This record gives sequence, C-alpha cells and structure tokens, in this order.
Amino acid sequence: MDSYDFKDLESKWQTQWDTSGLASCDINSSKTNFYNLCMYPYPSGDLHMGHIRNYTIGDVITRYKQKKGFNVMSPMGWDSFGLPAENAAIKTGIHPKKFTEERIANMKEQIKRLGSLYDWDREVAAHDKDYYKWTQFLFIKLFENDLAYKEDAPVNWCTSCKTVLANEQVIEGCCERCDADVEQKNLNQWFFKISEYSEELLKGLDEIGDWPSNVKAMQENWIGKSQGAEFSLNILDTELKFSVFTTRLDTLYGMTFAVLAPEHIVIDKILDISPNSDEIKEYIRNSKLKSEFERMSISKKKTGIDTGLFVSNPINGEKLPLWVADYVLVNYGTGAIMAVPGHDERDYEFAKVYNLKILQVIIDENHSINIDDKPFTDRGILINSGEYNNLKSHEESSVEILKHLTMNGIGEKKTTFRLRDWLISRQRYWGCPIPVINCSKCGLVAESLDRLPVLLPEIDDYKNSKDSPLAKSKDFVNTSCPNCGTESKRETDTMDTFVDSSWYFLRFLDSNNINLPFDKEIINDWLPINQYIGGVEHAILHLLYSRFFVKALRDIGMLDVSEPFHNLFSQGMINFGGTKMSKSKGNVVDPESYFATHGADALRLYILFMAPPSDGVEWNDGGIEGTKRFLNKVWDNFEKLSLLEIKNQHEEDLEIIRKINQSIYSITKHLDKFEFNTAVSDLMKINIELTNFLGNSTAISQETKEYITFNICTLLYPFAPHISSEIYYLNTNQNIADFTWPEFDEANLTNPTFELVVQINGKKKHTIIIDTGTTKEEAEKICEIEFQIEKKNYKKIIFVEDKIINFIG
RNA sequence: GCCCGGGUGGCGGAAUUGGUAGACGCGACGGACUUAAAAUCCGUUAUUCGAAAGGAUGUGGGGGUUCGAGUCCCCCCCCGGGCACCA
Repeated sequence: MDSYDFKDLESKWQTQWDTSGLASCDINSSKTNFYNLCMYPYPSGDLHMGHIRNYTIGDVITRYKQKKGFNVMSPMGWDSFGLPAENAAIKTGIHPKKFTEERIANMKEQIKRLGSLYDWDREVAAHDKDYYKWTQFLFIKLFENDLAYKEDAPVNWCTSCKTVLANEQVIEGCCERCDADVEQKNLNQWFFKISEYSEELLKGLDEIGDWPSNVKAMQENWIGKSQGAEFSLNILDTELKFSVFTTRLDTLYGMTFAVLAPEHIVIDKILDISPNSDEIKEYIRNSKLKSEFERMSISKKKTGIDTGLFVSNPINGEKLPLWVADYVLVNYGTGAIMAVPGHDERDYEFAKVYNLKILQVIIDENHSINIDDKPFTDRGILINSGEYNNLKSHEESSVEILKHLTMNGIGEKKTTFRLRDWLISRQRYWGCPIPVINCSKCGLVAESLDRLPVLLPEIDDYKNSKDSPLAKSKDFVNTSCPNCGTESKRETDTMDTFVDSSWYFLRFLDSNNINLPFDKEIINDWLPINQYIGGVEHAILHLLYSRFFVKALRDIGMLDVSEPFHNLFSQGMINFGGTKMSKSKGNVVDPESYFATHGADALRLYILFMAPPSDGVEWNDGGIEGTKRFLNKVWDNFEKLSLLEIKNQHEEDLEIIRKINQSIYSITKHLDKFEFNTAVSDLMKINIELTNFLGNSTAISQETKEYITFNICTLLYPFAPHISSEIYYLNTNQNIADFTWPEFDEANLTNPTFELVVQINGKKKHTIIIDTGTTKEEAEKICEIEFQIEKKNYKKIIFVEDKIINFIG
C-alpha cells in the first residue's frame, strides 16, 4: 500500500503549474537569464527511457535555477520532419502530417505527465509551415551569401532510402538509418559551405564552456585538421601536372612512385597519351563497381595500375613511375600522393604487391632499424637525403625541405581538413522544400521572400523512384521565375532534417515573430544557451551543424554570437538486457506504465539515482521500488511530524537542524556538478535522520518544525516536485515553488564529535569518538589512557586534525 | 592502429580529492506483525580463519613514491564508445 495517492496529487500539481504559468518565461524580466534546453525530440509517438532521463535532468536544472533566482527559459518542440512518417505514408496511405501531429499530441501528453516545466507557448514543430517558412528564409540567406551552392559531386546514395546522405550519416559504408549499402553516385546536389568554417569550428572547441571531453574529441576527429605541404609534380614529356599533399615532406627523398585516385581529373588527359589506356579504363570501371565500404576496408589487398608515365621528384629530379590506385581517396587532400613506401604503411603494402622500389631515408639514432619487413614511421634522422642528411625527421627536416620548395616556387605550406561540405539535398517528401527555382534565363534563383513559404504539395504517391516525390506535383514544379517571370521549374528536393534542428533553439526565443525568423536583439540577449542537454548520439551531426549555422548567420549579420551552446551535458544511454532498447529487439521498457504504478516522482528519482547521469546504465525494475519506498517514508515522516506536540525550547533539535544544514551544503554542491545520483542519496540520508529524530521525539518547537518542513521540501523539490509541493502545501498552505533555494550556515556544518582513527604503523587499530578540534597533545593523552599507547615508544606521530592519529615506531 | 571514457561486494554505485574502502539503494538471509501471504518494521550481509574476542586479505595485474594510495607516478591486461587506406 502506498502512503499517498500519487496519481491525483501529481495531476493536481501539474494543472497548478500549468495554470499559474510557472514555466512561462518573460524575456524582459529583470532577473538574470538562464537558457536551459533539452534537445527537441523526433515525435516517434512514445516517450522512451532516454527521453525520460533527458527531460528529468533538464527539469531538475530548470527548477533549481528558478529557485536560485534566474529567469529560466525552458522550451520544447518537435523535430517533426523525417523518414518514419513518410515510410508510414507509403505503407498505409495516411498523410505524414496527420501521422506526425497525432504522434506529437500523444507524446506531449506523456511529457506533461512527467511533470517537467516547459514553456509551451513557445512550442515549435519543424513541419509546421510557420516554422519551415523561416527554414527556407535562412536557406535563401545562406544562398545569397554564397554559403549554399549546387554542384555535381560524387555523393552517398542509400539504396534503400533512395536518397543521398551527408558524410556524417554514413557509418562504415552503410546508411545510419536503415543499415543498407551506400553507393557512390555523381549527382547535382545542394551543399552548405561548412568547410569554410573548419578552422573556426575547431578553435571554438577550446573557447566553449563545459563540454564532455569525448564530444569535443569526436568533433576534433571529424574536422580532422592536418598540417603539411602541397607541391606539384610534372608528368615527364607532357605539359601535365598535378598537386600532392603530404604531412611528411621530410621523406621526400624516399618517394619512389606517385599515385592518383581513380577519379582524379588529370586521368582524362592521361588516357590520351598513356600506353596502358585500356587497362586504366578497365581498372577505373572496376573500382567504381566497388562499394565505398569495400574500397575503404583495410584488410583488402591493395590494387592499382601503372600508367606507363613518369613524374619527376622535385627535390632531386629523379624519374618515378606514376600509378593509379583506389587506396588513394579523391576527396582528401588533392586526390594524389607522393608514395614513400619506406616510411608509410599503405605505400609499403602497395609497393610489395607490385614490386616497386622501397628506399630508406630515415633511420633511428642507433642506426639499427631497417625496412626489410615493415616501413619505419617513427622519429629518427635523415639518410640518403642529400644535403638534408642527419637532420631530425618530421618537423625539423620538413621545414628545411619546405623552404627549398617554396623558394623554387614548387610547393607551399598547406593545411587540409577532413571535414567536407554538408550535403543537404534529400530526394524525399517529408522535409522542407528547397526554395529555389531553375530559370532557363537566370539560372538558379532563390524564391522571393514574399512568396514564402514554398508549401509542400499534396501528392497521391509518396514513393520516390528516380526523382523526388515532389516532382510528381505539376502544380508545385511549374512556376514562374521571381526575377524575370519566365515559366520555370522548382527544385524538387527537400532539405536534410538536420537543417531544421540547426536553428530551432533560435526560433524558441521569438517563436511568434511573423516578420523574421527571430529578432537579433533577443538572440544576442539569450545566446549562448547556458545549458544544453541531450544524447551523445548527436555529438557530431547536430552539434556541429548548429555551431556552423550560428557562425554563418553571424557573418550574414543576423546575430552577434559565435557559439550556440555554452555548457553541454550528454546523458548516457539506458539499456535493457545488455543492449540498447529498441522496438525491433522487443526490449522496450515503457515509461508510461510506471506513471500508473509508481508515479512520475518515483520514476524521476529512480532514473536520477540509478547511476551518474553521463554513464550508460542497465534498466533494473527493482530499483524503482526503492525510490517509491523512499517517497512513502517521506510522506509518513511528515504525517508523524504534524502530530508532534509543540513545545518552546528546542535544544534537542539542534542535531537534526545541523544534519539538514549539512544536506543543504551537500545537495547544492552535487546539483552544481550534475551529480544527481549522490544528491538523491543525500535526500535518502536526511530522511533517515528525520526518521530517527521522530522516533526519539514527542514534541518539537515550532521553529524547528518549520525549518525541517521548508528545507526538506525545497531540497526534494527539483527531483520530486509533486510530492514536495503537496507536503509543503498541506503543512503551510503555501506553494513551495514561490520560495528561493536555501543558503547553508557555514558555521554549523561540522559535528561536535568525530571518530578518531588510531593507527599504529599505518594500520587501523582502534577508533574512538572524541570532540571535534581535539589537539595532537590531547589525542595522544586519550590514546594513552584508552589504549595504553605510550608516546615514548614511538619515533614519530602523525596527527591529522579531526581525522587520524598514526603512531610510527 | 589512433583518440576519448572506464575497471571498487551478488548487482547499481559512494568515498570531503592522499587519511576508517564499500555511503545510499537493489537483491539475499534471519526475525517481528499476520490464520496465512503481501505490505511494513527490526537486524545481518566484501572475502577468509576463528566458538568468540580478534586476526589476515581486499578497489583489473605488476612495480614505485609516502607514516598512510581506490585516489599520485611508471609498465601491462581487460571492457565500453568514437574515428579509421585522411597521405
């Protein structure tokens, strides 16, 4: 039996918070702003434990910061464009809009049932025309500022979703969404120039607030800065030349051949003159048949084809063969390399396959290393390198050789990045239409702003085949050029849904603005977001794209901040049966049933208590029983407390007052450090103290009673807001939400006594309870009296006040 | 291979940052209440020797620093996550 009726009580308080507008944020308040944001969800229809964890953490922060006197902004909305609704439409014929909005309604109910505070007046949904109108507006701004462009490029094509994907959405050669193979296709597609911001995106990571180190590391890896040099190679007996990029200029004397990627543009010209043209064509055809994953897999034996042509090594004029091989990637560096098999594992492997010359130009200090079995990639000194012999490898010699190349106009210092431009076109229906018109006279023209939004057309069949589904609507496709009025055709692709989520946090701040996506002053006032909370799965995609978006909008002049998210917190995943919960595995634990059986407060407490919030954790059904029991005990304790007689003096109450004071100190500290599991444990401890106090008391002073009630209810409030509100109201007729967070009394943190540990030669021998602040001399005396430890028998005595005494002998 | 995290009872996890390892919770065992069960309450619960008092061992393994190490330093092993033919 439960001590209290959590169902009625929770719904009562949720209504109270709703009607009193506890979550609504007045952006003009005189208090200090605190923008606390949980990542808005894709409306899958059902809340899962990951959402619960995310939104519980977010709400703890919201309520805590409100009590700390901040003007807290905590909005919520929907990442509501995307494939599931469209796939459902293909299957069942239900319109994606209807499908999506039903799920939003359902999910919103569940979120409310958790009791989290959200300013629903600011709610946005990516699929809403009043939202995507502004997504299109921002696209046009990027287009006008040369940050969006359309280009023919080799792109990733998911064979199952039948759409192109961004590099970030390809995991080990497969589609991150459906796991199907991803092919390379040459298509004309829209890109955002994120690569223009590579350096700034990298640097920003050092200037940003508190982010998990792994997320920073993942972004660093993804941006992949690499510093080196670029120089050109002439193809002998021709006018042709091409550039290569290297980070190991120090190994230039060890270059024994050069390699072009099969897609390298110079190959077209080589085909006219190479004695092996047919073989090269055949090789290129074959490597195009391979999937990206196949080509990239390291285990595969390297292949290539000799062009029969030669290049000359710019440092010594040596004549070296030119090969084509698909272990060289066209879209990294220059798509061509100088091959140094003696000091590069990949080149070594390739040289072994085709019996190419391997030359050692670096040796270790002891001159003992040779390259008979494997290349030498470590540091050492140069040999066989002309005037550079005996220089240190890597930096020193690279600098010297670079000087030579630069002076002779052959090469220059160069930094490359792994990050490539963001491919945003999707050949799908349920997304934001790209607001561009293809005019036969004017070329690609942005839709005029007064004709926005470009509405998604109604179509009968959502399947995409060769073209995007939008191409099926003649009314949609055929339009006039906003420039010259000529009959023209619209773009039929929609945008990657990550475009929608790259700016939703801006719209929240000004969601009802009908003239602009947002007001610049409001954004400057509220950004960066003080605390952003979400899953680590967005470490690269969403977080990198959003950072880019804010920087781009800054350069366009729409806002004045450089980073959207100051502090980031990534909560760990909740697993069940050893793996990630998922419908396909049938191991989903449904949060909704716990609302009915245990209540929102118990679920919130358990999800916080089960592990440090950044750790992954296994769902355990028994655990939630524990937090439920705890809440029942708190309830019972306050019933007992209310029955105590009131007396005047309160000397007996000093201990419980001190314990509560210690809890204020400890819980505040844990909250500031996101240590919610230990904060909940502190709440359990103080309740045990209260139980003990009540067991020994028949009467209490009014003052103590109020102190206990106010502080325990306040400390509990961010974690279990319903029950704490109810208890406080029953005892005082007041709303706990109206009061500020308690300050602890610095002077009343230490206990009057403590347990002294008595060690002999570092081993614990006794413990004894003595007064706090006991001096070394007094402690020695106590040890002599109590344990017959005589000071004179020991060489040295270590004493740490209020902790330990150690006799060394 | 490279980059981030981690490794503490049967389980989830604590440990004031160098000072009693195992808080808090789950589970288990014993007891009370009950005709009985559930719920609740009380107790025990790192391992090991011992009837007990008490002793020994113990934070992945091995070394080191220190009066004292889960915590600091060096070497190694294992697990989770990310990236990976990036020149």
